[in-house]
Amino acid sequence: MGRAPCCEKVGIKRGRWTAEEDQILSSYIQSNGEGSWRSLPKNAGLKRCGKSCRLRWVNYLRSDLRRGNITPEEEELVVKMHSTLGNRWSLIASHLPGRTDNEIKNYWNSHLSRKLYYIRKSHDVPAVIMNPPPTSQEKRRPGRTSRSAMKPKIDKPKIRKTKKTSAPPDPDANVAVKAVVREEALMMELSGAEGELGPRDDYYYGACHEGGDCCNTNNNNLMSINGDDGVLSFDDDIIDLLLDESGPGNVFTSSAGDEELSHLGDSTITKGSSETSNLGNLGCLQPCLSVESFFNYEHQVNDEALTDEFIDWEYVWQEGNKLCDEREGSDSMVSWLLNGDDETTIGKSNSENFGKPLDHEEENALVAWLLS
DNA sequence: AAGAGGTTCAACCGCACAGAC
DNA sequence: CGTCTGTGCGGTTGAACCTCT
Repeated sequence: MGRAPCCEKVGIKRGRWTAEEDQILSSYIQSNGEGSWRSLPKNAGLKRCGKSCRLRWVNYLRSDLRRGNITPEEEELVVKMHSTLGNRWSLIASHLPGRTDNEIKNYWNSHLSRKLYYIRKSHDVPAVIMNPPPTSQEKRRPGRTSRSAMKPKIDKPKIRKTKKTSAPPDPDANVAVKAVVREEALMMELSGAEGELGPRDDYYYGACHEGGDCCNTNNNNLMSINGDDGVLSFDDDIIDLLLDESGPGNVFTSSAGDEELSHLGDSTITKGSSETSNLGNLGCLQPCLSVESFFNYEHQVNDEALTDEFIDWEYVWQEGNKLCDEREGSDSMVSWLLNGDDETTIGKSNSENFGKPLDHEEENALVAWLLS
């Protein structure tokens, strides 16, 4: 038994809103306030579904909306927040004044995920985005993209996520999460998870460390820091990718600390040295250098595709260093973030919190931390 | 200039949650 | 406690628009 539809389908207008409808809706809400969406269309004299009215108001008609392009600062924040919150668009949007969840979601899907595709492509990682857009250098493939072609390629069962616990990202959806795997790698290391997980090879290199093909055979070996919600997930082919660049001994020196490190991709970061850096202990350093290596590679291989007019990857890298620096505080947000993980991945001392989604206060604290 | 192919974004859909009853 | 209703969220769709040949 499915639940009753939110409104009568017959006699309901769909599709684009007209200026007249907008005017009616705006006037009604201005005089009656928001809410009671179900009865609103009838009361306002609109032949629209209540949900449609709400959506139109929230995403378009509200006076506090900020129109125009996403700014680099906003994009940076989206990337940053997505790395820890996952596809929690409404939560992310709530911290971007004047932006809607729909807008952020669209922006992520149309802009940011593509950039990640290029990153993967530049490293010859098996593609996870179907029908990636061609680069300007590539010839277009013949054949118009049909609507049906835009439907999911895999007939996977639809797994609904529970509120505040996003489903484990499917290979496609997880692309977005991979964008910020560098921060996740840092957090993972900061959590001291290696000790609980056993040798790094077991969870970093995984089964597909050597061949690469096996990345395709098991897309389920994602590791989630935040329980089952798909947030802070690890995708092992990205992890492989990171670590392939940073094998044993592939340690950089950093005599000047963050300042030098900020020169991402230039020669101030020296690979191949066994010296430790002044950033902290090696446990902190290793994932950092993995991340760093990844980005060096990225910049070398595909500069034209990664000119990244918006994402400030250098900033992300710097943030990673900050996380390293913050390791000293064992009660830091980072360790707190990890409280919700699965028993197999995180220290037993936190086991009472395993799998627990963040509550509203925790989310706000996390956001505050991200914004700090 | 025309048309095919690609991209963007507004809108829709279905589900989950919370609260009322 | 179970059911119903209202609401919000995330995923998906498709028309409009843009770009390229």
